Amino acid sequence: MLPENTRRSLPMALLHAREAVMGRFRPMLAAHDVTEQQWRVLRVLSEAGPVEATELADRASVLPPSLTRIIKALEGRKFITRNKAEGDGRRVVLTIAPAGSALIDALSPERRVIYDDIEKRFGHERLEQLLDLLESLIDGES
Amino acid sequence: MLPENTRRSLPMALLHAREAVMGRFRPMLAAHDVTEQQWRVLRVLSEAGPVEATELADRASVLPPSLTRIIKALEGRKFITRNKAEGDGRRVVLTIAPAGSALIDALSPERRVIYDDIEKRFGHERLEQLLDLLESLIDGES
DNA sequence: TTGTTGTAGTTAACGCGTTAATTACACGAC
DNA sequence: GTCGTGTAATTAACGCGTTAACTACAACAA
Repeated sequence: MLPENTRRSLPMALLHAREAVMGRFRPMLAAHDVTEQQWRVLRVLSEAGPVEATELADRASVLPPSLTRIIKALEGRKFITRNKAEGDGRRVVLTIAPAGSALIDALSPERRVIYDDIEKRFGHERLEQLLDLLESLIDGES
Repeated sequence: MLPENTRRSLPMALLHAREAVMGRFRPMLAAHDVTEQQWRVLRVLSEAGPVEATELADRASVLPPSLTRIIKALEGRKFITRNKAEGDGRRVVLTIAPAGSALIDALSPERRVIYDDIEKRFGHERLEQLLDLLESLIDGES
């Protein structure tokens, strides 16, 4: 059965939901001149340590061409460092730099406030339920 | 509380879920050289009749600058027509053209198959539940 | 060593998202 | 009428998503 209106269309609903949530985080990121994708890359590097580009792209949910651009931008601002892997001249290893760690630390409190507010307004139980459904949808379709 | 891993991060989960779902529709749209956003615009025009640009952008969930580009592309392919509103030289009225309607009709069966498959795999009950949660999240945050 | 195949990363081209600035027009105050 | 304000749409600038093509290197076979 086709969705009879856009509110009940799954792609639309997912789009709007994401817009609504990101609308809360965007001002914070913009204030520090970091894009959403750059922020995801920094977080992965912060949490997972030095990582090769392919794994980084995968974990940050960024496509390889985008990652190339993001690396260039973050390296230019000294947020990360980029080195060739020993033993394999094709691979590239990315590492977070002090300035990058500092940015993560600076934004974490604000992130927590926003996330807590969303959880409070939406309800802890329902948030867990939503995350479960999304996880299941992702696993089922991918 | 901050999400401890990206799978339980709401923005990430919404992103992945949307990617997973759109991955099913994308080949269909690509085969007809229509982008996802162009398709949304066409659907709105098909369902709602002649509409002014602002309302169209709103209903198709497209920002005004994007709509300008989309209109240009769709008009170039004779999928829609673009006219100034009578009585107000600023407003623009968009109307679907025969070629546009034909595309909608041509793709609808395939859309239905894909949507049904998703619903079958994910479960009707859970899909409704997911849509309810998303709708609530959207209303709560926007 | 040379050639083939495969993989990691980059580049290119095009479209959309986002924000800000700008143009064109409407409307009311004066 | 003209000026100022507000609104609709467009344009501009930059970054990312997407696909395809390309480069550089590795691995292996002959």
